[in-house]
Amino acid sequence: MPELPEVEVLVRHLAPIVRGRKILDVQVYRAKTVAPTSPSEFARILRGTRFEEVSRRGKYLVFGIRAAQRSGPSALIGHLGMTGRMYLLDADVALPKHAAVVFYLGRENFVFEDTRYFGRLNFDARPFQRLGPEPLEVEFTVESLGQALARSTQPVKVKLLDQSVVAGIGNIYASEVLFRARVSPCTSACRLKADRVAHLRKAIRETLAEAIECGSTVPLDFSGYGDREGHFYFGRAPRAPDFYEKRLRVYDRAGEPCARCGCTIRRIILASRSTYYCPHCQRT
DNA sequence: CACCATGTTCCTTG
DNA sequence: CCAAGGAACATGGT
Repeated sequence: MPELPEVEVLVRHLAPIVRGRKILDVQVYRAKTVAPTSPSEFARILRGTRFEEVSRRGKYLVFGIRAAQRSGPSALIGHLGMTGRMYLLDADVALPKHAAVVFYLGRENFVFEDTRYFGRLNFDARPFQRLGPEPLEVEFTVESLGQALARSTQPVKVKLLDQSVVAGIGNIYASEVLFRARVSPCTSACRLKADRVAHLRKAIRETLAEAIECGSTVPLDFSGYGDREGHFYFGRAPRAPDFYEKRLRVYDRAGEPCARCGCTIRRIILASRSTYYCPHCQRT
């Protein structure tokens, strides 16, 4: 569940149901998930604390925690990797096969499930140092984006995936943003002129805001025990409402007609990641 | 068996 | 020091 819109929707979902809850016990099933803290230390630090506010930075989740008294970390930091999920589960329901960390809250468990174990849940805030601006905040200006892009000859799509340029865009929304901006994913970052950078910034903000809006207006099943229709980030589901179908315009649509011009959507590889675009609408 | 998958970090090379 | 490219991490779907 990895890009900024999905994380934002998850944060909004979790905040009201987790805030104020006391962690009675902690079980770490994957030591690597909580590294560099050891599982025993991780549990010792969190046992007896309460969750406070939940927020987000880029694709990272930030859980404020209030210890009983002693000093210690004030926040638990989570990253979903490629397949991470977080949700409350009734205590009498069996844990999923790939539960990485489970917090016992009483009648419910707070579960971090992660099939591929690329995700993290620890106290390590160092990754924040390398993050660029939040795309939906005022700090994300045409100037900051232009300066970041001007230093590279790489394809602009590759730079959108660089979290130090702007935080939160992943492989799906990189293609979606460029389609909206009508910019070719292959365009060298430093060759984009000021007006195109401004257009790109606008497309980034609109694409992400729209995705958050979409995820916020749909009943979601974060536990993943329902079918794919409950997970808006999968983009397309057979019997989903129309806006599910229309949400992703080019991602995973190779061979399909472009919604704007009818030209066939292409798939290419950039920096060893699949990239989708309309060769007619995105010529430069 | 082959290839693909929402991400980040580390290592090498220039 | 930096930029760029690729492997590694790990599991499952097709």
